[in-house]
Amino acid sequence: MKLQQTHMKVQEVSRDVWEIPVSEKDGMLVPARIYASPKILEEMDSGVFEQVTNVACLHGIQQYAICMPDGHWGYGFPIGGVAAFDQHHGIISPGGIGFDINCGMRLIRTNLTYDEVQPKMERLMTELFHQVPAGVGTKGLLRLNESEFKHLMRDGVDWCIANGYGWPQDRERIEEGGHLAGADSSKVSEKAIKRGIHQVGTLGSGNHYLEVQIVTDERIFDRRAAETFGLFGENQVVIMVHCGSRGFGHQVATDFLGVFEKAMKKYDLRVKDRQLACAPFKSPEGQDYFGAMLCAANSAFANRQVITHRIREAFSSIFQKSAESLGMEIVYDVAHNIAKVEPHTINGKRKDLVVHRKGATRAFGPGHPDVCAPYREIGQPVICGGSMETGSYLLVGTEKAVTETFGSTMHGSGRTMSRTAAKKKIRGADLKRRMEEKGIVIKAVSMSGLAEEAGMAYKDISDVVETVERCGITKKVAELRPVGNIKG
DNA sequence: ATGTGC
Repeated sequence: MKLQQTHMKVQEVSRDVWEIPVSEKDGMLVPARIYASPKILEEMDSGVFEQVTNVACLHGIQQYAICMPDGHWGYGFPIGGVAAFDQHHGIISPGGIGFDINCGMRLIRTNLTYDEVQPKMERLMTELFHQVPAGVGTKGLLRLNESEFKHLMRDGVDWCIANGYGWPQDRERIEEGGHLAGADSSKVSEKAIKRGIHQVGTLGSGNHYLEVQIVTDERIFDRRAAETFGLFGENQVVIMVHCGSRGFGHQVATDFLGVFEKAMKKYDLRVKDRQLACAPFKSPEGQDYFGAMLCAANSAFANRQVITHRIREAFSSIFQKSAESLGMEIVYDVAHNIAKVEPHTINGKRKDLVVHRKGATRAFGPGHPDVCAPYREIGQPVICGGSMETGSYLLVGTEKAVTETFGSTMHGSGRTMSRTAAKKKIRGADLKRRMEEKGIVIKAVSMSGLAEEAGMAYKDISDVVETVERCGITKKVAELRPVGNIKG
């Protein structure tokens, strides 16, 4: 089979789970594991195999270096990567988190059905396009001074709620309550503050988007879970947001890649690739980055919260009803570019690990104490964004994910075509027309930016979702079909 | 991903 020829070292350990065994010659400390159907594995860039092997060589790594089926080549670590390190003897690495710190997904429900929304779709999308600024370098509508921005990065969603950008009950349906403890604004550079201070409430560019979607009855796979998450089907309208910490998180990552390059000499840390720059987690440099990274993570939660507030205002103005009466509750909000200290069981022993998820989502199962009370019996919702042309999925975490993948799963569909290749092949205006023929209203800042995000530049999200379901690390709840998209 | 690129 061609598969074994291209990736000689890859062995199937169970259905759709592949392992690159420890090779001392390569300096691997643990095996690498790739979750993929044979088809997805075949089509994965070879860079992924090399990168996940490099990650398996990093100090203090536990059990396996993991790559999810939506994995592709990234900065140092693959996007779709999960790696957990011993907090006392292991490292933290910005490359394992990503430049867009706490890039994540949020899903908001409504009581509206598509019949009610469709006639007003054009006006609604125009209103959303004004309320939620998109594009590179765009400023938000919110004016903050430095002291307010520092409070925002320390308190995340709590700052937003205290300042009128959200409802008290929003907190519970956001990972970590939208407020990570330990954020230390004194570790954030002036440059990062300057870049981030006027970007709260903005979408950004690239694959970041705001999408109006519908939930149909036939695409609900787990009715009990869907109802617990507030989804009833019947062409119900929901809103999905994909964005992160904008220029602020990018600058924090850039600043500390520089700091870590020096720290690696100081601590005599050697890595396979310069992009794997890291520092011992408990070192002053590691802790400074962690404190600054948490500021960026809180700012991303706050960004999605302010965007939620604007979405509620837009719907309220178009439908002439309060957001409360439209039932615009948050379904959930997940981070998919972050590192967190979490307790996990390794060889029967409970210990705190620094879990890096880069293009991977936390997926705790039913009964887990860190799943919010209203969803605890069901498990944590996992929000996976597809490409604009296909659908997105709402999944739920499992006990098997907790024991096998440090409570993690996929995050989206994953690119198969580079941005430049996509731009050569697809014209943005053609794509817009094609999507509008399918009944999807598009508001885009840039046509070339739109072309980069064409469905054909991505893996089929259904293949990826089916893979994680067969592996047992998540279960399908519902598929969400796009009817309107805003992008930078 | 990103005040898009040394």
